[in-house]
Amino acid sequence: MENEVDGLDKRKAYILATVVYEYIATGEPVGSQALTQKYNLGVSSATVRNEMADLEAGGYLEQPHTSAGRVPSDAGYRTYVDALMSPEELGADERRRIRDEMRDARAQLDEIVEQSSRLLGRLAGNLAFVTKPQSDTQSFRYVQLIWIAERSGIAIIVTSLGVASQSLFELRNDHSPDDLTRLSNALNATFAGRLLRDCDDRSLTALTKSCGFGDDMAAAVRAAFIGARTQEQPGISASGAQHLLDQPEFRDVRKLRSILRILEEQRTLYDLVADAFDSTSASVKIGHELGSEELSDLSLVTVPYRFGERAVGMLSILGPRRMPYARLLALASGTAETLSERLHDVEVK
Amino acid sequence: MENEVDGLDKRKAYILATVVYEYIATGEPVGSQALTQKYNLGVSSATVRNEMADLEAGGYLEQPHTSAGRVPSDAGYRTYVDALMSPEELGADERRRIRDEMRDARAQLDEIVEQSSRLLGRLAGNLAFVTKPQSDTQSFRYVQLIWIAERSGIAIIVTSLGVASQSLFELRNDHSPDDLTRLSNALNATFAGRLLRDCDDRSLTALTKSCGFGDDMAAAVRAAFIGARTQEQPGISASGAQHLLDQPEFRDVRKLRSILRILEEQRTLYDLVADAFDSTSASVKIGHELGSEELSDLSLVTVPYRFGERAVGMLSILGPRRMPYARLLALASGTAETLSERLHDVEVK
DNA sequence: TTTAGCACTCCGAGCAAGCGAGTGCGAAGG
DNA sequence: CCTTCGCACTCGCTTGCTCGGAGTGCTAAA
Repeated sequence: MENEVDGLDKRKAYILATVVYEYIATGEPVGSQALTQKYNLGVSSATVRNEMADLEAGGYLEQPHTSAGRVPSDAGYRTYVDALMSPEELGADERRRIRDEMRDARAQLDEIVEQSSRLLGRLAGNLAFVTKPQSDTQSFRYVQLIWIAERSGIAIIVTSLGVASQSLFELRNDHSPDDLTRLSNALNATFAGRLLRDCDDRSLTALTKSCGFGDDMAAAVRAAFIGARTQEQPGISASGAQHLLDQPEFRDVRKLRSILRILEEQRTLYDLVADAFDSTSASVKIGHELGSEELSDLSLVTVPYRFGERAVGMLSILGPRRMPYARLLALASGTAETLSERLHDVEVK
Repeated sequence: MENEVDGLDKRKAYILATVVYEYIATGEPVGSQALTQKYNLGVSSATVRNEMADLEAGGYLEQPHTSAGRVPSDAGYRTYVDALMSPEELGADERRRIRDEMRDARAQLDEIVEQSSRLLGRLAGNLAFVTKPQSDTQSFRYVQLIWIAERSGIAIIVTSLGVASQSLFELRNDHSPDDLTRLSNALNATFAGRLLRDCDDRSLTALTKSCGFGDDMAAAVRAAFIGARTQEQPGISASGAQHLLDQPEFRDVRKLRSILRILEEQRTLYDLVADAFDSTSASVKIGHELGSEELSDLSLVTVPYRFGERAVGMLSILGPRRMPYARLLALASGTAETLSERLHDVEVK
């Protein structure tokens, strides 16, 4: 029906939107009178009261206690985000400011990623974090096998984003520096440009052997590629935790402890954005949708960034459920865009 | 005089020590009665009162307000740490536990450093941070100049701790892969084993030119070494901020904000330990000695760790001034020792 | 020089009262 | 039939108050 949104008639939807909006703005439970006074609803507070009672029955609103105003529930926020709020765009000047600040970072992958998390944390006034590009979405550029002694060496692999990973290897038989150079050249000729994840063990082994090396060298080469692919963890840069202290919901210190702990366990932080990795567009998780009781009054906004066509990492904002979703989505997207552009500065061509 | 400590007679010194000890244990201002009841001082509370008044006049104790107990001042803690407290040693089982937990980290520099900061943060129940080895104290192991195109390449430098840094370079004239290999070999033969900071620009330039290269190549080589030497920042791994929330002194949220901000600005964190870098033994900074009003009710314990004979980095514990200094010094030293040992696992020989 | 006694100070916990914002419901009005 | 008005009621928060406890400094006696 034309005048229904998500099962709510137009007026209910509007009231819900206003309640969420007002609550996000003030942080205080919002009552019927306050609402009619501040917004021109065209109906009296009593009517609003009735509607609010309905919305509460429908699970969109909650009451902290009798005789308090209403507060949005997870479902209320969800509806707001999906259907009610009006999306925001960044102004041209804001875009420019983001771009300018990103220029401060040197052309090094880590620095660019860190700079964008700092920037986003500050602009969003919340905790922001950015995953480094997943290494298996990067493509292989060069490998160099360096001779150290007759039976040992170092393999260094450089990826398209200029990240090098090195691994030591030991061999059973003697080899000369020239042998290693020959193999390096062969590997480069065959695999350069491929995605790291497409440099499969089988082809690597086959090529190594066809250059006259044995199983030991093949294992070393495989290990080097695996090392480059699974580079420790994805790596996350986080920033802006101090802004959370300004939020009234963190006056309770226990909440903060959860956050700090999560911040230090990169694992958990990564799990939070992990399922967003599949989707190629922005995603919002609200309260219990985060899957943890500890985090149940937080929300997470996640936006992918790209290298070329491919989504390679995520920018996220973690803050109180009561966050300005439209604005933060716009900020995250804007930052993601700029980050994507800057990635080309570090590309190894 | 035999029975004077730091200008205090024996009894005053003992009372000061007891007050500090008790305050560290309880966190409550300590009064004369409580002290005589809990500790066997051999004198009455009235006497203790008089002595405390003297200690306050001497600047060792402070009173939060009239009719409250006494609390140590910076000077009081300082005297306690320097002259009064009895040093602690870790038990054999604790040492073993530390060693075991350090074994969980893979043999990668970053992981070992992170593991030790996590471990220390947890054991100390405070914020712990560890600087990565200063790269200019590491020695040079290998350089490899990789040919990409006639006029460009990548230089990869590997240090004794297995850290690789890469830098791209562009040349004015064509060169062959073989030329680059030849130069790599020459550099390795001459400089391998030297400290990075001893690979001076002049010698690098001279050697490069003696291999028949021009100014452009010499500049590229210098840049590569400078890049390895000044590797971004020293790099700091921090952990355990959540423990601070348990301390009563952080119920005030503003204190926390300072800490969180410092935590994110690696710069400030690094400045804190910077002057400890000169000293080769443990150092304690108390309250205002940290040089910042914001941090004036915190203390910092810093202990160096070594690679071979050389001090290459620092382990620090940041917490409330009211911290168990002797215990934390023991923990930090124990962890430093284990960290130093594990560094040999990542050494590139 | 140490101790006992005493008057005084001050913080903080605990309690009661009052206020204000908000609710739900029944009755009146368009 | 939906909306509005009026009203009684609820409940948390703030304010003000009291009171006890811990601690101090001072004076006088041992």
